[in-house]
Amino acid sequence: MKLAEVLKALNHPIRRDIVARLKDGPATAGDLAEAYQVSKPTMSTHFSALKGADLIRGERDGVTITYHLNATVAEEAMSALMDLLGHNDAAASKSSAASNSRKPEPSP
Amino acid sequence: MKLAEVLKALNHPIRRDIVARLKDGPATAGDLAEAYQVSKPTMSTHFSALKGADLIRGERDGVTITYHLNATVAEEAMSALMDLLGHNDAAASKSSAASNSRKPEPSP
DNA sequence: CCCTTAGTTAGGGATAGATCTAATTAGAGT
DNA sequence: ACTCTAATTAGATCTATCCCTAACTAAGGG
Repeated sequence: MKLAEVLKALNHPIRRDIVARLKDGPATAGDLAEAYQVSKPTMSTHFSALKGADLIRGERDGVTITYHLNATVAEEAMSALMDLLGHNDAAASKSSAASNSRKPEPSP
Repeated sequence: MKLAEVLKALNHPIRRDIVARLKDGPATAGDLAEAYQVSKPTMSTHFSALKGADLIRGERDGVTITYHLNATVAEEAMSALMDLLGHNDAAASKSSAASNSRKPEPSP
């Protein structure tokens, strides 16, 4: 899981809303597309961004594609964000927590 | 706390690293600026982005400014992200959790 | 007062992101 | 094969973000 990709993916209101919807269960690309006032190609790039972060996965069934949230990556993202934002009260960061040895990331 | 602002602020490696550093304790603007290969004005805009999200706060002491993480907003952001990304196993979302009644945010 | 140190503002150029229309692939029916 | 619907790719444009240099404000010394 790449935190940068996840944060980039979540950095758009439509994409956040897609994630929130998929949390309640899977949905087809078409159904999701109807919920927002943007063109279908635009929705396609939003799906790509979320797929790029591996936050969602799509399964083709005939002509329609059903997207569902990738719970594993969502969990990993939460852990990474906990690690980043502190949350240092009892029983906080889980297995992947001992990672932040304070070396600056390279700037893009 | 505005999730959009927080996510925008965290959507840059330098700003994430600043947050991670401040998690270990406060630091002056100058000390932080030395850690990255960017100009001081650039660092200033990064600080502004983090202040805009209220993730950090600066206190002027004479000529230097000491930044520290805003733990309250960090906590609120964690809650909001838990809410967004699921995390629906026992004892998950805290007080502010019952908020997501699935209405799409307006696109920008 | 002038100078030095710390940080911010202003303005500009480069890159990345969002969105559209038009054209294209993918799959199923008829 | 033709066609209809679902979704993606291509290309263009527009806006936002990043980063720089140069000029500015803020606060203390000599």
